[in-house]
Amino acid sequence: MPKPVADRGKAAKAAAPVNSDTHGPGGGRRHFLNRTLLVDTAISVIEEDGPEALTFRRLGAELEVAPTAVYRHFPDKDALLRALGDRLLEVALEGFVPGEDWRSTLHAAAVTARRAYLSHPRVATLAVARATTNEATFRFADICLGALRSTGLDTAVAARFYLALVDLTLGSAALEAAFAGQDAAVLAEDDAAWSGKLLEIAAPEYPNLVAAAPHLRGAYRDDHFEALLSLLLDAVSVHLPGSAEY
Amino acid sequence: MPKPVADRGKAAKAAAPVNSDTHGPGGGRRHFLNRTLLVDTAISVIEEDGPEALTFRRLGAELEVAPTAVYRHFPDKDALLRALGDRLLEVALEGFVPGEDWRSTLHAAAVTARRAYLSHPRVATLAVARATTNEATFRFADICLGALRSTGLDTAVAARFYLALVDLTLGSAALEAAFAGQDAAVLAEDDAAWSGKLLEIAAPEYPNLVAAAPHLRGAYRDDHFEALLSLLLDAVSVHLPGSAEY
DNA sequence: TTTTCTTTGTCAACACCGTTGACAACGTGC
DNA sequence: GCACGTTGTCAACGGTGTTGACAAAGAAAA
Repeated sequence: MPKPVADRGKAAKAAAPVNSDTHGPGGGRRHFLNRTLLVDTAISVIEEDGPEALTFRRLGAELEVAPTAVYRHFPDKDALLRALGDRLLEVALEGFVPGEDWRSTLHAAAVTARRAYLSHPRVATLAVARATTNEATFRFADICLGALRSTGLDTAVAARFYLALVDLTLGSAALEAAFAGQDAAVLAEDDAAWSGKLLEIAAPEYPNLVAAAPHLRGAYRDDHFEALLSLLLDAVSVHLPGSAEY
Repeated sequence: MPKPVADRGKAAKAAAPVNSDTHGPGGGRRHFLNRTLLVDTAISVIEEDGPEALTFRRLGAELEVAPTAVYRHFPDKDALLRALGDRLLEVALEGFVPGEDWRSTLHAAAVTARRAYLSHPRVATLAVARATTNEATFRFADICLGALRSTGLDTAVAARFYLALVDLTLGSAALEAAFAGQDAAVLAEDDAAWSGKLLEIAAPEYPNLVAAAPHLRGAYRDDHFEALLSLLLDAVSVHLPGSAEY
């Protein structure tokens, strides 16, 4: 389970000013905070109480630290948010090893990235909205491009397929995360609205929707992501130097 | 050009209290605001100055109205945001007519939806993060599902393909919108970072990335969306009742 | 050791945000 | 004429990101 760290000072007493006595005399008050600790704490806050709960004051309370201490490690909140997205990919790629052939490598990379985002849907929703220029993204790109080029594929074509793969993977993950990241109450209400009988009454002018409604709600999203991914990988096969062009 | 309306009171004097004299004696002060006017103004604000510029105070100033007047039409800001996303699809589908066969209909629907989101990238970035249960979504779904079912395809299979189509279209649009919605300054900086020579120095451990970098930046995203879409539509063809299964 | 400097956390304050509740003006129906 | 609901106004509240001056802990230099 990905449950990040962030254990120190879990139950902070609201925003009570830090009593200098409570922090051990020889204790490591100095150099206590760092980027990863802040990021992991932020992630756990979002996952617990939603994106709107992530504030500097909350973050400070969680770590028993003055809210503004965060500014020593991130210039502003946007930078913190971007770091969250980066971290998601980072932990996902931590134990990643390429497969034996290009196809299994690409498949594993896509599935890994997808899982990374879906494991923290509410963080992902925030993160996808910002472009990333970070180490993890570079590594991910290099792995995928390497697999594609190892087939003898022209670099330009490989680049095109890589972009398609990213679109497919991150795009569908973003959509699904947005959906999964909602409050349970909203989710249940939504489910009721789409569940057939109700829809039939509410929107009789959409017969096809009404007919297909039951199939839309119970669908296993993972399955049809796999299907789309296979489609793309098949398309790569066809373009391989060895095979007929079309 | 999609430039929405919102012309009344363009140059608002900061947040100066509304002088009751400035509003024509017989003028239509009452019943002046309405949902669509607010939504269109909100969209133009976001497109001009970014999502963070959309505040009730700004919205009020733009329309020469007290900020809290908005609350007479939307219960809270989240509702306003959701309305923005709905409106995007709504205007896109306004003039939409299905094509002659199922394939051209699906193609047109996907391209139309994509264009709708990309025409207002910064709004789309906000909107995709909220689930939509609105009229426009229903209509879009019904059109696509109708086209799929008209081929004789089983309803369950049609539903699967529809979900795949949505994933592909909205997902890639969301990603691209997130990218396009950034400040020009950030965009230029990003471009520099990925432009090959710089990358080569910064990240020598990623040879495949360095080799492919030039092809990644200049890529026409529309083109490879079309390619992905064709892939999906081809897959639909294969599953048609008339053709051999595999 | 003493002195100086940089780093890192603290604190009070700022402007702005979404939101609320009481109030006023208008148009409608009795 | 008069009550009434609708719609816009205004002042105020608590919470937010952010700033700048300050203090303490170590590192570096004397």
